[in-house]
Amino acid sequence: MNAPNFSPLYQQIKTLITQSLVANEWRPGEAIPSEVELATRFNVSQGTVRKAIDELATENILVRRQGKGTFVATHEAEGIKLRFLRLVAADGTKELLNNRLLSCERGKASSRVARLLNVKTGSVVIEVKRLLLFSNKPLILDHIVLPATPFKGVTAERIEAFNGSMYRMYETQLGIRMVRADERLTAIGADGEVANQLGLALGTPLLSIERVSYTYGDKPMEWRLGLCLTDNHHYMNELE
Amino acid sequence: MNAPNFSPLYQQIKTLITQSLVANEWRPGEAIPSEVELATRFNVSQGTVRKAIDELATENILVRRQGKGTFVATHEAEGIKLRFLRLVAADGTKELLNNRLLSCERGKASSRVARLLNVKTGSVVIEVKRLLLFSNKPLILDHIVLPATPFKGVTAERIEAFNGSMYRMYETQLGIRMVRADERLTAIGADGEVANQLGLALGTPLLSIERVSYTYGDKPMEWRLGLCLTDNHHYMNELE
DNA sequence: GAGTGGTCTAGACCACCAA
DNA sequence: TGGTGGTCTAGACCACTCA
Repeated sequence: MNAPNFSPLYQQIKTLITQSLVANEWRPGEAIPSEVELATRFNVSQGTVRKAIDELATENILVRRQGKGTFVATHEAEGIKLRFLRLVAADGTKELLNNRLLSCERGKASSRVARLLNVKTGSVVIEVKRLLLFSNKPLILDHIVLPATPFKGVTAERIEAFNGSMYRMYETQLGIRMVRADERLTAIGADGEVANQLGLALGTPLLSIERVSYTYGDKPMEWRLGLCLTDNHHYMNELE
Repeated sequence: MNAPNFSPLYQQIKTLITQSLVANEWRPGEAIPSEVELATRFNVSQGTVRKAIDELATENILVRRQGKGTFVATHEAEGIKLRFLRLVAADGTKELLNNRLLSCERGKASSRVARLLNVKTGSVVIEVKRLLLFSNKPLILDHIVLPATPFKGVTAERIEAFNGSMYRMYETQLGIRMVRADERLTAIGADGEVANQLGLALGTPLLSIERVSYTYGDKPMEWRLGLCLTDNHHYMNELE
């Protein structure tokens, strides 16, 4: 073994696998080598590789499929598509929302966004504004900010082509996969502009969801602010 | 082995351990038998017991401490006290809130609460109303509903004695431990009564948090509605 | 039937903790 | 020093998938 030392073997294996993911050695949706193959490659026993993969699987970074192999998780697959969406209808169902793009243009990072995305204040960003509709009625007003460099290819056309599924686009077009996100929720009253865009009275209570999404290695990549009407929907959370 | 069959051994072990927890064979905070002891008791290898305990530990039902043993998780311990509290100050810190009890009386279950608590509509419940204060200013208005039978001993005096830490009281006084909770969040405007109790203007946006808490075996035991001011606090959530 | 992940075992050694 | 959980191994067998 000539790998990073002084931590459990399976942790080192986990790090090595993560590095291969970062390097795009295996792309989202593809199978990674089998457990025995990785075991011989890293010169450890299968059980040790297994434990490393176990952890990556519970973190939703890899997906095991018995009899087939272990795959790089993706936002593409059915059933995982809405993994980060916690907003559900009153009856508990998650429905696909319609996407109406309002704008997609370059801008400069505000100090708050810059801090959260770990870039310099004022650096170039791509800003996307859109409306998500539920049965033709506005439900969410989204403001998305991306650092310009890694997201150079993001255009209105691309977003339309993916029907507003931003994470799927990041993955397939840019090879950037979001693995984790932090959300901060507050209740606010709709101001003039927001009330206008959502078609509401001034001061209507809205659920404000600020989200920072991270790719491998806890690198923040996307900032997002969603303002949601919660008359017929609610944010669902399970605590353990 | 004369235990439940047709599922992986470690799952059966997990079930057996859970049953012992339900039966209060080991109480919150106590150590359970060592892995080797359980292995001989159940006539399986230590690794199999280990895997069962692993899962119970990731579910926060048991807590491992190297060199000491495995313990029944508790809301008593420092650092775990606020496990279900997702409301943090703007700077990200969790602070203990002051508790002002408004009322504690018997009532009848509304149809919604009855459905969520899995009891009959109109059956006897205990209703607690309280105000949580942050630096002497009202922050949360709580309405808590408990089925009367298992929670017979809940009185205003008891609640005061535990300084408003309901889960600690359930555990130590009644042996009821909450292991999981579902929360539904919406944004609402303060109505007359709420505005009055929180000292706010009518229509002030509030974060509404409806929570159902479960004990072992997914049995719902507590319903709770919290109305929170989010001027200087927010609800923090981590998505994986 | 060959290859994959899933379970189970038995035993070794390490790291930590308490008396 | 003895007991606990934590890591690692090697090998067996099972369950599932696909050609």
